[in-house]
Amino acid sequence: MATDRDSVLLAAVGVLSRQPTAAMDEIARAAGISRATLHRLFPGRDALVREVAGLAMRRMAAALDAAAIEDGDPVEAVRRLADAIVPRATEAAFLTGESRLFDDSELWAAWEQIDARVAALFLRGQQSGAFRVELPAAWLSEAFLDLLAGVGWAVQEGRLAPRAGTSALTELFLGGALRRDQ
Amino acid sequence: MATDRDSVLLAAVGVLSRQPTAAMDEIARAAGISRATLHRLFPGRDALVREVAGLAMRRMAAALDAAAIEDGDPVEAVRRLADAIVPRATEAAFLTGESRLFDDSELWAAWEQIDARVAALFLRGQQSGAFRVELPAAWLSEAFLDLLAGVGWAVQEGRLAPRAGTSALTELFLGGALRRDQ
DNA sequence: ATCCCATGAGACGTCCGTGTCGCACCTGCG
DNA sequence: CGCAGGTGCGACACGGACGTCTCATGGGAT
Repeated sequence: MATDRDSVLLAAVGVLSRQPTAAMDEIARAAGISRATLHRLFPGRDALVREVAGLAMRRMAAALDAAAIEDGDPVEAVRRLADAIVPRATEAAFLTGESRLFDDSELWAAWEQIDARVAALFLRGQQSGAFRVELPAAWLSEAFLDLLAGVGWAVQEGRLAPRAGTSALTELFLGGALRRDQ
Repeated sequence: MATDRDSVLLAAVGVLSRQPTAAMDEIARAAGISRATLHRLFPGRDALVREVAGLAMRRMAAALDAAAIEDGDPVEAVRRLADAIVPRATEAAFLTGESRLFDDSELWAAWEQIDARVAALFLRGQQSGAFRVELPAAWLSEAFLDLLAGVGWAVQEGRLAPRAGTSALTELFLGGALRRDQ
């Protein structure tokens, strides 16, 4: 069943987000299967990594959908987005570390679409007056996704409690490091 | 003279920050020397990468020194830090992408010291009431360095103008995405 | 002009990861 | 009980990158 492939892909995300150069051997062990079976499921390493990337993109896009980032108050939309996407921080860390994947035009387009949707949210917020206009929406989007990847790394290395990820991302990104009431 | 080694190391930072798996061949070409000379200068790939990391750490630490982050008003210290360290964003991007280097205890300690100094700055700012206390100083430090790496990537890919890096980092990190005056 | 020496070019062996195959096992089913 | 399908294990060949070596070249110093 397809669950097999997906569970292998999820295990691979975990390994590859930490070690982008991990060998098929390590990925197979992390997935609890043998190297032979891994090759039976996927034609080769490239195909595996590209499928991992595809799944990661779909899961991130699904988080954008679930958060309905195109609707309602932009600030609330960002909060919903953070809630929905922090559980996908590992995927973001993987994609950030596997930047050479973006030679593939299909994957590049998928990433571009995610980035564009997030940027559109920030642009909408700038037009509504909620977000600062000094910072380009494209940079806000990139910074948000970079911080998301940072959350993924920090959680994996145990430097950040998983439950703390959402507030760490939301509070820093929206409010910054400065106290506002002084 | 030592300048040779350093100029090669700087060229290597540029390549490896984009392509952490770049071959000796590509690094040599980027440095304008042959693969043979590259091997004459450095015992091997591991040694080269570790020296690149060492130089990157020293340059980042020098930026902390130059900004005198241990002195004066914490907010001003962060602004000085951003000014001084954005020119080292490529190094930060390299170190972020080469996380497996941190198995080496010496490099790990050097990174830990940089991280600790930045975290101490934020802790100092929290104690003085300038920075928000809801966000752990360790996370502020990590997020700051993640955003710095993000600036490095964005500049290299041409998505962010080099001169815009400092304000992009400072404004987002200190003030967040929200407008403060409404 | 001569010598020295660093460099570039190319060839070579080695290692590691990949991809494929054959075989044994085991589990579920008829 | 026998069988079929899936899985693990080990062996193999292949390829690419690494590391080393030799040799020719060219620029600089004496």
